[in-house]
Parts: sequence; C-alpha cells; structure tokens
Amino acid sequence: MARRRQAVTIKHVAADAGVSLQTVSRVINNEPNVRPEMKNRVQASIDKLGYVPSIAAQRMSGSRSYLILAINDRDRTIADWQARLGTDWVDQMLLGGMLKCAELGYRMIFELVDTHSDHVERELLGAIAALQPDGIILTPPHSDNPQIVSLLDQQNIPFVRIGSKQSDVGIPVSMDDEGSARQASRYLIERGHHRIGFIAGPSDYDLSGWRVDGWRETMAEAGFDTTGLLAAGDFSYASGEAAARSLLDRADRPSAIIASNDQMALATLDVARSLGLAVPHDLSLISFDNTPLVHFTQPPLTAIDQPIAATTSKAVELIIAAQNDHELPPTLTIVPATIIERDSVAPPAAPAGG
Amino acid sequence: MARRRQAVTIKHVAADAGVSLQTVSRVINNEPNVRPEMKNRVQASIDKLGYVPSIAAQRMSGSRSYLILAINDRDRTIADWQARLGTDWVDQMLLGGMLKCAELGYRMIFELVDTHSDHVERELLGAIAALQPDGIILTPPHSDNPQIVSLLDQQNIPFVRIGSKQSDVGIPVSMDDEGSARQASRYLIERGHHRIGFIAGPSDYDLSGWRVDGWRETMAEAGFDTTGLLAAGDFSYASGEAAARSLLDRADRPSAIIASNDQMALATLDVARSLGLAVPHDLSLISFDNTPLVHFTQPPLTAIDQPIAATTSKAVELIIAAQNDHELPPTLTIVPATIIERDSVAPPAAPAGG
DNA sequence: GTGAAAGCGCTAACAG
DNA sequence: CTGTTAGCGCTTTCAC
Repeated sequence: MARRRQAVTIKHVAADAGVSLQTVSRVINNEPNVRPEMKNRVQASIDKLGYVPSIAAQRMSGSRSYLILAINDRDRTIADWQARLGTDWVDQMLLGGMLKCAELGYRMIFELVDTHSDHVERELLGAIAALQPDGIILTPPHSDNPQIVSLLDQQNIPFVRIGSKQSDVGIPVSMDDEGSARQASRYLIERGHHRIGFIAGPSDYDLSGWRVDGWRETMAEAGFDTTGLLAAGDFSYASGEAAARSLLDRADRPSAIIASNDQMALATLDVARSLGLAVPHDLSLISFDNTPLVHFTQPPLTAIDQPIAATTSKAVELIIAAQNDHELPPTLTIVPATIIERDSVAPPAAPAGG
Repeated sequence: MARRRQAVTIKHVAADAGVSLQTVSRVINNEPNVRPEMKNRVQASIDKLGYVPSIAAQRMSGSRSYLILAINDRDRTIADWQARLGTDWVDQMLLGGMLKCAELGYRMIFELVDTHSDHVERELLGAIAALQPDGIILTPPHSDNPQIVSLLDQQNIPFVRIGSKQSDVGIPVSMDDEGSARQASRYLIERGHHRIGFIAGPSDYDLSGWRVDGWRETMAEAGFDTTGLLAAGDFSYASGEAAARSLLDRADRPSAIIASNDQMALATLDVARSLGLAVPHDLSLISFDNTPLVHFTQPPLTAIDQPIAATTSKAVELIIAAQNDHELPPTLTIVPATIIERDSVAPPAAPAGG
C-alpha cells in the first residue's frame, strides 16, 4: 500500500493564494488580523482546492484536535448490544452528539471503558493519549466514578458528567430525573390515583434516588402515604418482575405503578397479566426511558422520555464553550424531560377516597 | 484552558530506557531487528510510564492512523434514530467493528455521509482529509454508489463494501442474502407450504434482488409456481402494509410470507390480523433482519438473523489485512446468516397437494 | 496586518 | 541490530 499523504495541504493553498502559510492558518481558524480582501482570496483557494485541514496536524501543533470523546460503560453497553432488546441509549447519544459536533466543526468519537476494572486509569489515559480529545462526555455510572472524575480533572481536560449533579469538578448535566418522577406522579394523581407504586433503579446510579425522591415528595405533598409502595430493582427484566410481584401480590395493591425503566415496566406488564390484571383498567403504568419497546407492548406504554439526544447535544455545546471561554459554566444544567402519552394509563377502577 | 501536551512521549520512554527514539518506535510497532533484551527493557519503561503513542503523531509521520472509518447513509440513519423503533443496525456495526478494532489495536470512527447530495465528494474527501483513516467501511446503499466507490479507489485507501458483490474495486463482503432467502424458503417448504409469498425490498438495494432470487430459485427447484406471489416494498411499514394486502387480499392467498425486513413483516402481521388471519395458524411469517422488534410482536417472529456484527468485524479484519499485505483479498467474502426460530411459523392449515 | 522560524511526537530513510 | 537525520502539516511564537 503506497504511502498516502495529504492530497492538498496548507502549503498548496498558500501557494495558490500567493500568501504565507500563516495567513491561511489564520483564515482557517477564523482569527482576527486578516484583511477581508485577503481572507476572501484565501477562502477562494480553499474552496477551489477542496482543502480540509488534517486533524492530526492540528493536534500535533499543540492546538485543538476537534475531537470529543463520549464514553460509555463497556460491560453494560455490550450486553445491551448483544441482547438486541432495542435499548437505544447509544443511538440517541450519537444522534444528539454527532449532529451537534458536525454543526460546530467537531467530531464525536464513541468509546467503551470498563468501570470495574483495575485498569480504568490505564484505559482512560490510553484513550486520551491516543486521541487527544478536546473534551470528554461521561455517562452514568462513570459520571460519578471518583477515580475517573479525578483523573480527568488532573488531565485538565473539559468533561461533562451526564446524569450527575456534583459540580466539584467537571460540568454536570442532568436530565431532571426528580422532576420527571414528579411529573409522572402528578399525572397519575390528577387522574384519580392515590396508591401509586414505584419501582426504583439500582443504587449505584444516583438518578435512581432522585427519581424516588420526586415520587415520594409529590405523594407527600398530595397527602398520600407511600408505605409499602416502593420496590427496588436493578433495571433488569428479572428484577422488575420480582419488584412488580412484591407490589401487586397483596390485597392493598397499588392502582398505578411507575417503573424506573422500560425493561422493568415490561416485566410489570407481564406480572399484571399473569395476575389477571388488565392494563390500564386494573393497573395504570408509566415507564421511564421511552426506549423502542414501548411501541410494541400491549398496550403501548405511556412513558417519560429521557432526552438523551438533547442532553448529549448540550454536553457538546458546554464542552466547546468551556474550551473557548477558558472557564467552566458555573451551574448545573438540567435538560427537561417530557411525558409521552400512550395507552397504559386510565383512572383507577375503584376510585379512591369515595 | 492551558495548552495540553502529551504527558509522556516517546522521548521520555527513550530516556528512561536509555535508548534512542527509534528503538522505542520499533518496539511499539513490533518491528524486527530488536534484541529481546532491549525490547524487554523498552517495554518495561513503556509500562512503567504508562506510555501510549499519539495517533496524531503516528499519522503525521506518514504511517498509519490506526483509525477505521465506518460510513452510513445520513438520512436513513438519522430517520431511524429519530423514529426510535429499535432498528439496531448501527449498534450491531459498533459491536462487531469496535471490538475487533480494539482487539487489533485500532479504533473505529462512525460517520454519516449523505448519498444523494451533490457534495458527496466534498463530504467524503473532507472526512478522509481530516481523519486520515487507514480504511473505510461502506454500507448499503453506499457500497454500490459508483461515485463513492471510484472516489475511494482513487484515494488508494482500502475499503470494504458491505452488502456488495462487485469486486472491481474495494473489498466486497456480503451477508449471503440469497442463501438466507433460500434457507427461509426451504424452511417453509419443509413444513408443508407451497404457496409462499415474498415481499421484496427496494430496488436501489442490490440485496433486495438477491433475496428475491433465493426465494424464486428455491421455489422453482421444488416445482412450485411463484406467479402472483411477489410484492415489492421499500422497507417501510407503509409499503409492507400495501404489499401484504396485495398478497393476502385474494382467494388464492399464500399460506406463508417471507418479508425482506422486520418493519414490513410487522405490517404483514397487522394486515393478517385485520383480515382475521391468525399467525401462524392461518399464515406463517418469516422476516429478515431480526431487529429487536421481533421479540415484542404477537407472536414473536421467526427471522433470518442478519449477521451485521460478524460482518463488520470481518470487514475490519480484511481492511487491516489489506493494509499489511499490501494486497486485496481476491474473492468475495460471504458471512453466513442463520434462521432464528420463534413462533410465527406452523404447517399450513389446509395442507397442500392433498 | 503579515511573514519567517521553530517545533509538536513520531517514523522513514539512511548510517554505522 | 541500533542510532541519527529529516521531515509529516500545522500552529505557535516572534519579527517586521
């Protein structure tokens, strides 16, 4: 394979425009101190020759790499991909992240990093050394991994912590988990429910707790008791099954359940069916995430849509801003979530408080 | 933001090991002509310092970039991401491609390119100039786009054409569409069907034709007529609906249907239901792709599993081999597909030839 | 405002 | 077998 060199380099452009390399560089980087006339001349040559700067060379000379690294947990991501159950977290990240990157002249690179490994540090530093990204996007559970977070802080590289509220280091961006849980709870209360069960996610995700908080507070504000209405899962179908059973297999079962993700909602649906409970007539159900499966269940699920694409898009913006402003934004950014109405919610069969 | 430089460079390693840069470079690249003793000493320093070569610098010096670019059609990919219907083509590509890349010391970068745009050339050359990838993976319909293919050929950069059988330029890798269709047809014939309908994909995908061929030939070999049993869709639900209706809305309707993708199979399922036909009792159904939705339909669909991950993995291997051997493999690589049995196939209700 | 020089981290080509 | 030299394409000084 013949050695491939850059087809058209900054030199060619400079020669074509009859200016120095430096001037071309200034035009590329939109720097001041270039006369408009000169700028136009250079730009014309760039267009004519189809010149695109080499990221490698740009990075080499100590400037930016125009690369943003998005990192997911290796094991969970691969497990999701292999299960082929439609979890589209990665796709939504790419949707939001790649498009925003493209818009701003950057590129997004997606990588997997093992959280539990002894060599997180090795893996992460390796990726950074190899790629030299201008910024990094962390997702749960990495976002709150102290080892990862402090490592990145030392590297002095802008990074966003999606699903984190801690603003000690890095840029926290959260999807309003608490607000979403409140929204779901209120939605059910407005329709007459007062015994609303909640299936929580695993405690190693901070957002699990926030969602529980939102539900618990909303219930308290409405004056409803939550005793015996909380069950914990780990986001898996099996755990959702167990949780749903513990909630539904009793006399004073809830008339509605909020599940912290779609898999557990699906499990709840199946448990309800096995118990002879019709959804939504006998049991209303709201799920979190709004992954593809909500379209295919019977009935389709009313769900809180996790704005993953919007959040990743925002993360990219924040990183690039941080890079330019030489300073991190001060406060936590919260991306609002919405509830998507489908057919799994109805008023309770035996209205309460009667 | 302070200028970030490579924390530990080849210089540090060389100094630490007390050798020249070149020797370190040789060790990194696993080149011959290094005494084992020396190699160990250098490797020890590399490990001790946690050195990872900068791909930017590696690329700069005219060698490899250790980057492989996977390219998908922009419009269709974004549409799939936004629809959130569980199409996991991209995920499967990443699964197969990223893992194989990691294994071989490469990195995969995923990009979107617009097929229909007047500036395909611009976009593609831009990505190549910016990233300087060592190889490119094309997917349908790009794989057979003459403009793209000849462009890449001129660039003298190894590229795989997934879903293509043309071996004029580039490396063709196909998923055995014809064989899969044969397999599905035989599967149904063995269970007693002889009126087997086929819903084809759009003609701008070559694989649409291959699938039809596999079905038609298998039917012919078995001595069954295919007149009136072929309908064409475009992979969309709506087109599948129309195709299914044209097939089922007649007296001599087929007892089984093979749909060229899952969305059209789903549509067929719905049309059957609306016509009062039970699947699989009154109508057997086999779909192509095996995307997540096949788990969630009622009944779950028996499907041809498109080995996207395995194919992408193979594509990575072929590109790296082409790079090392300075030569392209001579023949078309075919990755076999398998049929996943679920609950949408049964013997025909009124056995044939009775 | 613009240009010339130096160097980023690495490898190719050549010496020894 | 190992070391030295000269760039890769670009940006950063620093002159003018």
